[in-house]
Amino acid sequence: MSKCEQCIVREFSSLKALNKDELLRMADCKTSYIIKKGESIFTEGENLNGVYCIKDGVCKMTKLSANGNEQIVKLIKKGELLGQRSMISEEPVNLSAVALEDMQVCFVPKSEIMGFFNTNNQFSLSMMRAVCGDLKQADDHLVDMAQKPVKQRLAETLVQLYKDFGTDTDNSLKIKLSREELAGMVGTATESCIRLLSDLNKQGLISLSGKKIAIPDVNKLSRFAVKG
Amino acid sequence: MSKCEQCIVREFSSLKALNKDELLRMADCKTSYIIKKGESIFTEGENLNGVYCIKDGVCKMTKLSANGNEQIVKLIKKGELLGQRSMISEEPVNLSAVALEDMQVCFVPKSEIMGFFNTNNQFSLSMMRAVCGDLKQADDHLVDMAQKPVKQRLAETLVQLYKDFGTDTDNSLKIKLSREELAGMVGTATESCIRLLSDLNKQGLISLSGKKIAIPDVNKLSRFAVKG
DNA sequence: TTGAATATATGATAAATATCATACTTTGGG
DNA sequence: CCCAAAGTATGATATTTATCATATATTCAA
Repeated sequence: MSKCEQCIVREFSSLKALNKDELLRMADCKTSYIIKKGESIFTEGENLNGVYCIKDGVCKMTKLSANGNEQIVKLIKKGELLGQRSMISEEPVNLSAVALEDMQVCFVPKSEIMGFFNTNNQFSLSMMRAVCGDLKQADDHLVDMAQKPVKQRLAETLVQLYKDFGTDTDNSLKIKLSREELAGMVGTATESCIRLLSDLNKQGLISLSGKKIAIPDVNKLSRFAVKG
Repeated sequence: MSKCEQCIVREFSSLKALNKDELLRMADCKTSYIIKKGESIFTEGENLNGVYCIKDGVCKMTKLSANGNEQIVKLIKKGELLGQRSMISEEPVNLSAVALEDMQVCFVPKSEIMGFFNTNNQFSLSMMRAVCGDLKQADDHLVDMAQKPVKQRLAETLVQLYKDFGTDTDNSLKIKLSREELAGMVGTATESCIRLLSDLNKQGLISLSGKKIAIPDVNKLSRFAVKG
């Protein structure tokens, strides 16, 4: 059983507010899992009773729409927590989580986390701030979805992927998504997504080679995302 | 200076978790305002330093998109709090609030609320739950925006207005929105909104008389909103 | 009360996006 | 290594949605 003290999740999540004692208690009751690429961590409607700490890898948070399309609401990467919303609300999760790469995660039961809420105000405030940050992001994202044409949403998504995940040595986006998944993030048909990628390529805003996507000038792409 | 103990906001918001002593302290430092229909409570980018309690009336929470369109993200009505997200995040508000009717609101400074966080765990948990509820709503809303065609989004919006605000004696939606505002909620052009209302009318899913909108069978309209 | 301003409605048309068809490319398992 | 399956690409077309034009209705202030 590894300790939680050095875990990367402490660097980036509310868990940074926990003290040594609390970390030891958490280490004691956590369960570690390996999730293979493509496997599901949990599914929309499921009851969770705890949170997942993402030690390594990336997953997509998705929701199936009535027409059978999978909308990717956001990506969660190492260092982040998963399932807080559901745990705090005491409701089933409203999104599914599926690994985009092999992942290492730890599950921490609700009882433990809720205990920290009562004894560590800094922790509960930090968690509250995290949820508030998610809410701001969601509202802003919603306005983009409602108001921006697909091509600008695609550009915006690419900029975000660049900022969140960076690039490989060959200058292409590090995060590997299929065209279908990218379309799922943008909220469009796969063919439309492919076509518009091709457009952006012709405009010189991105550069495609195979399924790799490189962004020669993020600021330029970002300006396009805002003003078209 | 009126007391907070009997205020309707206590019935519907996290403030229900405050005890008599805390309420007295709050009554002491709050400021009451009357906001006329059409007036702004705060504007995107502004710093708030507190929350507003909505004693009466309804306001729209909007965000201006890059193309100059006003997206209405949600409506807030009496009994609810306004500005929690911004206060907790210690960031400027990301949405503007504009009164749709004459309103009565109270402003409670941040220092007071944050103080309650430290002394009343039930209160902070309740506030956290409220934000989590908003987050779930926002994510679900986002998926609708990305995946549903305009006509279904319009139907969904009408169902929501029916459920949240009910009907007048003549069976029409109690909340009064212009076609332009309705279009702003749905995320479409005003003319498209008008046309699709007319369509829904012809299909018998709603009934229009002047600018009044009645819903003869909510379940039917709701089914249409889901499956088209 | 009246008329200008604003809101609502609808037609014509253009633009954006989805869908269907098909070809090409890459990938991974045998 | 090969080939079937999956993913990517692109054309043709249909559908959805926005835009522009104009007509009608409503509102509100002088």
